[in-house]
Amino acid sequence: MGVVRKTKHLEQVLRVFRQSSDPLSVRMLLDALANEVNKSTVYRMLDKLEDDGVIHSFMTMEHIRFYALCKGCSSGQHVDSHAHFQCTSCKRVSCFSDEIVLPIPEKARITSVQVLLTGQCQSCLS
Amino acid sequence: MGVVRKTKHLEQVLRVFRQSSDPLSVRMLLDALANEVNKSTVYRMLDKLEDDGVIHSFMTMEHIRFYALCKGCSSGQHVDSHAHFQCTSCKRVSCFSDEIVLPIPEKARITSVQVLLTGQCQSCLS
DNA sequence: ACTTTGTTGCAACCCAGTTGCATTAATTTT
DNA sequence: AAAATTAATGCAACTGGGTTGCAACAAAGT
Repeated sequence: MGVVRKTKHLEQVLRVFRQSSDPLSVRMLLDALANEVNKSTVYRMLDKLEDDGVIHSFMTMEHIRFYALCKGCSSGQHVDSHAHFQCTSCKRVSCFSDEIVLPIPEKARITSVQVLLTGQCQSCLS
Repeated sequence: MGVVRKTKHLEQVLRVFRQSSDPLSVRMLLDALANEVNKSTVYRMLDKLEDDGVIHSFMTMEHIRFYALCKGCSSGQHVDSHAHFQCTSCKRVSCFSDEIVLPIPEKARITSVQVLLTGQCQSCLS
């Protein structure tokens, strides 16, 4: 159904995303909102925002879904296919800016592409 | 530490993998083993097999980890980076055979690459 | 056969995410 | 502007994938 009402909470959540350079988990969002918003509410908002192509999400290997603002996606088809990265040491999650171009197999109608790289980030290496 | 003993259960699990053309979840493994093996045991075996580079794993968008036999991986570094696919209709998970070559950013030491495509498979399309 | 030590089952637990329902609040209608 | 409509919210209980501590068991070495 998507987002249909401009609520105070929605504005707050979007502001948190805009102020963050990295993708966020629900835990991180709740913390940023100082637990003033119920977690069910947050999950439901995120679902709708993803339906609307405002944000996209992906799973890390640690079983946690992360969300980030989309650039150029629309409802139904997520075309914004950059890679995501998680550092195995500091656990931080980030987006790589470069667009990923993959040879998509003809065998299926692909509607989303997710690339997750894991390893050690620059600051954990040094 | 990795796998060090050849147990009956280990043989069974490996046989299930060899007989399956698709990646498997723990649920599917337990079903295939007719629940004769405890789920903790299965999780622990899978952890060790992954440590040893015998299998690799990845998360689907539905929050479930899938496991599949590796080809050419070794402990420590998973180089076997083909794409995985999940059909949004029938939920089936499969591997694409083509190797994925990605432009890996210099900014980090990447040790694993995961590509998850979602969409509709051929049989669900027709 | 005996000892050592990795493996297993069990039960309880953790935590991300979901759900039903009554309440609240954003929009629309009058 | 007040009333009516209906989406959004909070709460508490729940689901299910995955983990853990520990006692019992079994594979491998001597």
